[in-house]
Amino acid sequence: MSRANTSNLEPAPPSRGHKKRERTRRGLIDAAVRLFARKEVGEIALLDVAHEAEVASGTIYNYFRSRDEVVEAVGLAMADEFSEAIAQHSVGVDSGARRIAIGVRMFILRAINDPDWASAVVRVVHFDQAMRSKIANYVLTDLRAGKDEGVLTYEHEAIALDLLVSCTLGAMRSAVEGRSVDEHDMLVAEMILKALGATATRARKLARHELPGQPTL
Amino acid sequence: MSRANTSNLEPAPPSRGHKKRERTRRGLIDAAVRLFARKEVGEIALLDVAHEAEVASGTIYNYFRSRDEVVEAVGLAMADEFSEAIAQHSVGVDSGARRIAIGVRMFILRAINDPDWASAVVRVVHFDQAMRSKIANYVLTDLRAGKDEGVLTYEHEAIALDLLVSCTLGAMRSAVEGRSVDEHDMLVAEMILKALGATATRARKLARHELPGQPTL
Amino acid sequence: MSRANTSNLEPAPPSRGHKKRERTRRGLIDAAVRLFARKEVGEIALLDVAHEAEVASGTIYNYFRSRDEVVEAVGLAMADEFSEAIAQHSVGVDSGARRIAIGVRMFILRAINDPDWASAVVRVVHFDQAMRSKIANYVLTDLRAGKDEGVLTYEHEAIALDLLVSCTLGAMRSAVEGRSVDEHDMLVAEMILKALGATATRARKLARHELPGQPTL
Amino acid sequence: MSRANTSNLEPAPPSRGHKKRERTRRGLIDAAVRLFARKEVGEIALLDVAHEAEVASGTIYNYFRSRDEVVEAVGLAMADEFSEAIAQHSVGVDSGARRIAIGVRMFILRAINDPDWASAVVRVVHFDQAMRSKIANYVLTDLRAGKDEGVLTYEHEAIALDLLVSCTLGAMRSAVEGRSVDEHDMLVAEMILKALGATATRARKLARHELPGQPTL
DNA sequence: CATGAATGAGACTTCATTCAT
DNA sequence: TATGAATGAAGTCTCATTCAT
Repeated sequence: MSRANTSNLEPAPPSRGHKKRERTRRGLIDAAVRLFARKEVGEIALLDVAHEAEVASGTIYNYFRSRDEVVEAVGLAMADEFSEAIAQHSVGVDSGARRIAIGVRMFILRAINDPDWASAVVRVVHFDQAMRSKIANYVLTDLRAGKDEGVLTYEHEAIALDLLVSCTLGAMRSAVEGRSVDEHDMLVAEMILKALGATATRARKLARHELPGQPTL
Repeated sequence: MSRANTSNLEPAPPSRGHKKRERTRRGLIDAAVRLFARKEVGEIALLDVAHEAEVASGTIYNYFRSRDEVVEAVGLAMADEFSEAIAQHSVGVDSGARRIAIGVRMFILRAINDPDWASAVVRVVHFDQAMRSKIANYVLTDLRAGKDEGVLTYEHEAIALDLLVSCTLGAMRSAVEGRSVDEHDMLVAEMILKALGATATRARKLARHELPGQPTL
Repeated sequence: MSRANTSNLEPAPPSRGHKKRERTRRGLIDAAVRLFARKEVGEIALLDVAHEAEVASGTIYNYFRSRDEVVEAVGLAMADEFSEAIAQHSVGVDSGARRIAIGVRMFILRAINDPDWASAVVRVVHFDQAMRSKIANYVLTDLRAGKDEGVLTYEHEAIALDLLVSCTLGAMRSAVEGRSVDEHDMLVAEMILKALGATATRARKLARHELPGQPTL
Repeated sequence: MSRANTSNLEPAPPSRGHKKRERTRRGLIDAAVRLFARKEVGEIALLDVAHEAEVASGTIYNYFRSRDEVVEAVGLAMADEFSEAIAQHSVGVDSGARRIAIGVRMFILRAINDPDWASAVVRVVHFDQAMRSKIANYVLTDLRAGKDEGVLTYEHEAIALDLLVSCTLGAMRSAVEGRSVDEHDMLVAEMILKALGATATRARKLARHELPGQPTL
């Protein structure tokens, strides 16, 4: 909490050479993410990734053993970013239902502001089962909290989770396809909350509550 | 026979030779659909399609000009099947909200009973924007009817549509991944109806109403 | 016996298409053998094989699943040729010792006359353990016969076999490297027979006995 | 130090820094030899050599100009070791025939005790013509001595040499492949001596004569 | 029309070699 | 000198597409 950003991998000594190495690796993954915004996972050639990252084709193999490992790393990176983003939302908000509302809205807002990112997310989530369950894990806590608070009254946890994630992703896809509407984030959040058993009034109120500080993410 | 007939759809008169031609074409598409159940669209080799359809690889090019045309044809075929399936549900049901409940439930039930089909649907819908709007069209009518009946009270049509489709597909994906639960169809339908603005009581009732006759689809 | 050349693989119906297929396959293997004469097994690129066989690179994969399978097929083909060659020698010769003498001499003579072939043989035998034992099998019979006849008196069969094969191959390598001498075949055969326990006189006589008819092989 | 010293062998005065240099170079060659025990020459990657020698890949190029130079150096190193080994055998033995018997046996025994070494030898000898003639040189003296002594009576020197080397290597390969038998060394030596013209009795006696002191090599 | 052999572009991957640190 | 990241040529393999039969 005092010192932020301790990367969650590599407990190796952060010697000098490691910095460049990490930068290149990051560059590769970022390049891949940018490409995922435009093409299906399976259609991306590593040569394109290399080109996008401005390295030679062989360089990729200094960091990943195979194409699959690249894809996996991209999934992991996005999932990590996800967790951080979600964690950010929760800071200082103690209601599960509200955290859900905030999360849904912020993901949709970000999708509207950064359709490339959203496109990549939609594709990776479709492609990568591991990422789906990773997301589920993060959401689960809030869902349960919302129920404990008596705001949400869904019957089956797994289904509620599915619905929450599916709808948010669906809205993100809408954004990607340029079909976002005014107050899209609030409207979707409200509907989801109602689906999860919140009363109409409460759903509306939760969905329209002011968002916390920085529109980071 | 007299005039070289290169119609790109099938408005041709069903002369004698055309029967077999159509059968082979259909066989190819069905084979492709079966493969979509297991692999991502981009990962399917035409050679596999040919093998699955029990024809030689070259034969495909007597029916399609290119790989893309095959994929497109598969999308069209599935969309057509969809239309029919959805139309079937509506037969003899005059409430929009009920038609929605029935539609959601039957798609989920079918996904549970036929995960291969569901898998193909999920993939094609993800892949093919045209299919998404085609589905939307079919649902739209019911959605409006539901609103006119006063049962549904959603604010924004496009978003409601998105949610309805996203959630149903999400549930189908659950089925594909073996995560379906008891009464999955009813539970999801109920939540969707609530999201669309139905009262909790009504949503529950609609979702648990007996399904019409043959579980064809 | 009445009808010669029944290929030992593919009991498939010898339809028309199969002929061409078999011809291409043969062409590929022959091309590979020609290259083995010049380069080490591991240094041969399939592209070179394709070029030598005058087909496109991809064609190879219509016949072999991988590079290793190509190499294996070459080994098998050479081993088959070997067996036939050795069998030819034995025709009409009823003494094991004499058959050995004939075999050794003919292999050396062929090596002298066709150094490319010999070079390929030396390399493949070095590379391919399977081929070594295959050769051993063919020789074993003659060795035993020679012992039963009382001409050979070696103590340990496996070692005798080893020596026989090693020396013949060594002489073939000499031929490849242009170090063959006058009466090379007889001299080597004589020494081998002595090593195997034949008396000096008998070894000499056996080694210098006239060779049977056609210098085929 | 004053004059840039780029001698390509090692005639340089053993100044201080040169000790370590030579050690590293030696380490690289030894590493390569160890790898030759397991893989064909052409299949060894310099990266593996570097790893085996526990240096970075780039370091190799401080000692060798190219991959080929590494391979060549390995050949030279093994040949040198050979020379020494063979020389050791001859110490204090004044009969050529006996020196041959001893040499053959010790090489086979070492192959049995150190199959990795034998494997490397077999491969390098197969690969490197220079090594073959180097070996030949060492053996030649003994062969001639054996003839002068009246024990060996071969007709053609080069062929005798070939046979001697081929058979010994063949036996070493047997050892590598785990096919060595009891008294392998004696049996092979005996057969070789007979091939070279020794009488059966003498061959046996020579082959079974006690070996000199240290089984170094 | 059906077949399947042939094609060749393009993807993945390895590895000898260079070079900045 | 040692290091190891970066490079890019070259090799293996796949697959959409063509075409003679």
